[in-house]
Amino acid sequence: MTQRLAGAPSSARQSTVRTTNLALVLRTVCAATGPLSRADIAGVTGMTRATAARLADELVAGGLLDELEREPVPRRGRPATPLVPGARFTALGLQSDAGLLAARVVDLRGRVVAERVEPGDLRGSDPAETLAALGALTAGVLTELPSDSLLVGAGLALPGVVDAEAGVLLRAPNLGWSDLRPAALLAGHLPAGLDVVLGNEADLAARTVAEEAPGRPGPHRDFVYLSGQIGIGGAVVLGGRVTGSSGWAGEVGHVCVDPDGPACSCGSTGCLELFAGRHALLRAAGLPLDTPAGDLARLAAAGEPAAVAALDASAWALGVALAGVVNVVGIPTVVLGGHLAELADLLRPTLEEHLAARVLSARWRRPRVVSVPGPPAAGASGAALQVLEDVLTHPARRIS
Amino acid sequence: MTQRLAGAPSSARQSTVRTTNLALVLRTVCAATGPLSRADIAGVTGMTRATAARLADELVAGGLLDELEREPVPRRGRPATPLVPGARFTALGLQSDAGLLAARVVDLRGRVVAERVEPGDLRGSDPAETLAALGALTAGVLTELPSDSLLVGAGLALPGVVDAEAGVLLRAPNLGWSDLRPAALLAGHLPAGLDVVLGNEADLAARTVAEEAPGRPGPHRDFVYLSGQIGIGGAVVLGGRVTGSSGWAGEVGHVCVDPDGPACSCGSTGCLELFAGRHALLRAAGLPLDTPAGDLARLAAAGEPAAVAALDASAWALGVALAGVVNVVGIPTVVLGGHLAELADLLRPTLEEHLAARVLSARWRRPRVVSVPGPPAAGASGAALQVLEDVLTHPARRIS
DNA sequence: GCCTTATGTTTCAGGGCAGAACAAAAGACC
DNA sequence: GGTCTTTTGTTCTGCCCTGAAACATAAGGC
Repeated sequence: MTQRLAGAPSSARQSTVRTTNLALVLRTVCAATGPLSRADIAGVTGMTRATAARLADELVAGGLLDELEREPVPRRGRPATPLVPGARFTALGLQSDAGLLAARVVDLRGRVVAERVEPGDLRGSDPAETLAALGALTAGVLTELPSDSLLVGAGLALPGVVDAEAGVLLRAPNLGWSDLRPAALLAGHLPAGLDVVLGNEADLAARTVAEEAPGRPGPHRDFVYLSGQIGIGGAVVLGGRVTGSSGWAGEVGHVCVDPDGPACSCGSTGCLELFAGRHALLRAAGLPLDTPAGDLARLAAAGEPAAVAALDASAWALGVALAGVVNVVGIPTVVLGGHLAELADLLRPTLEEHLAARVLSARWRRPRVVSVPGPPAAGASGAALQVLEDVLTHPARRIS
Repeated sequence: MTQRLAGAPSSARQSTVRTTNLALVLRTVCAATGPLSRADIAGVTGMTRATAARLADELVAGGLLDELEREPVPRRGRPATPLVPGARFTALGLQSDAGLLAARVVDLRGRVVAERVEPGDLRGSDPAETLAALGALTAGVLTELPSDSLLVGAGLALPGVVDAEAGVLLRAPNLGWSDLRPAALLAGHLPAGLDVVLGNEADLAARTVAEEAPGRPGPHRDFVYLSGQIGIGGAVVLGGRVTGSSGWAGEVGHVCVDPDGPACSCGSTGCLELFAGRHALLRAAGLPLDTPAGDLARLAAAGEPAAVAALDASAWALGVALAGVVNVVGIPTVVLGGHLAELADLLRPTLEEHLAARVLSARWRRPRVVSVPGPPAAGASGAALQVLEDVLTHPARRIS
């Protein structure tokens, strides 16, 4: 007797076709930079106009797509009805970082509906207290939502190792938190029934680069992302998707750059973070630890020797660590985020030089270092995008 | 006017359902460790017996499944007809390594139908000459095939950076080859119309660990694979699939272990290969470069100081490099292949200790080092598996 | 005012699966 | 040995969803 396995892929039936095509229509509209007509959808997906129109009608009825007013176009033929992603569907993105708390609501069109970001030094803070403050922030944000908004879920970006499936934050070195369940601590402060999924801050920030709005690809599809906060997190994005064992991956900050180097709080030696983390950089430059990255950039650009030396040391360390990553995953594009984005122009020449020397395939695909402006608290946006992903993948579930 | 994009996902139709379910039935039979009846397939996939039987009939008619003789079972009810993957469908796996040439034909059941492996020192050899020899080897293997065999394609495993899409070997340091099109050099020696796809040797060897037969998952689904040849290649396997930019990835051998270390031929310094590559190991142990790995293992096990020191140094270097990889991809299982597999028992204690110290999430998911026996020239088997993958994914194309 | 053009809608046929009934092939039990 | 039970495999009918084509709609061009 053979048992049906839990995770086994199940067979396709007629309804699967409808489900798949509903998702395809929705994703097509979301991926477009402007409104699409029913006929456009048919053209892009290869469906007949009849099919595309019927599916679009269902999505409109369910609020997953919105019909805009017809705009007069100087063209023959019946004017098209523009379709855009439904504005009612929204998700809450939260971030609790060493330097800030953020709550942001994003809709299916990728617009920020409401947000609050509160800077503050949260290193060594009490998790219950901090998450209560985040809950209060959230409560404020939620009052700003239009009454017809449909909040589909919430995501929380955390700077550390996360077991996303179990909902446990295992270790966030720079917050000083470990082994706790943030959803439980937030629960009392959020609307009942609102699920909170966890994610690594760098993973989620990388998502905002790969996806500039829900379902809409960003400028880069394959890249190594580096999130410079107090620590350094990272993510590998392949084909627009963050890869790696979700929540456990991306600890680029603890890649060893110099095995004979100084001891790191993680237990290893010579970690990248000790050379290119924000505090390490500022300490090497002889600046106060709360100096903004922009100030360091200006000093280095002006030729201040300690600042220049600090940036050189960090570019060297980034070169060693990133060359290893690029050699292993084979993706020559590096995207810098966080404080490293602000230093990107100064780091790039030295960093690209180190990468060219250490990456085996550099002669054929030269490693490039780019920076993406990104919103403050990108992790919060990424968390919202992650939650909305479920709507894009399973629109049929949202239709009565 | 919106254009239909080339790579855009197309819409599902009725025939998609059939195509999908055909693939599901075939994959279900391939994934099973023993024969399945039509009723078993229905049970596993969730289809009705009627549907499962009809699809299975089509696959049997197309030769993708074989019906075995009914075996008497001591059980009530009508006896089942056992179904197994079709033996007619085969693929050719080739490997040209610094130490051997191999040609192997594998069928859909995962059995080796015919093979020839020829050791030899091919460092610095002439590509045309060597590939001609591989062609001759292949011709011999192909004569051993049953006359009803259907060879669906060929794959070639190469120890270096490969552009699989373009069919170009960019650089194979240990062969001394670069910038050539192996398929063109092989073409005259293979049956006309047989396509040859390229792949990185470590990627393909890793596939044999992830997939013990076409479509049948191996013992590990998520792991970092290390292929110890003269150089060291690697692959990251996630959910049973080799990830990374195909052919460009997996150069673990050139991850920097000591930036102040010796210069590597790749242009970098302190690469892992300089500590744990086969030649580096033997040189450090004071042994001839053609000493088998097993001899080194015996010497070290017997306590010979130079051998012990060489293994310690390589375990240290592997620890530094692999800790970086594990920190980035978040997969705590390391599988050793090639000469490293033979040394695995000696390397494991030290290596696991280094990993535990340097991997951030080690406290929650302790890194494990395992070895898998694997066939000689695993790359050839992996290449064949890769080619057969297409049959599993698109069985409908093989049915008239 | 009529033709052209493009969008959106209606109608009908066909492919493929689910469900149920049926046929087949064996063991269990008296 | 005959009948019941059990399991496998097959046949038949209805339903769902898409494709194709005809039709309706709403504009501009001449």
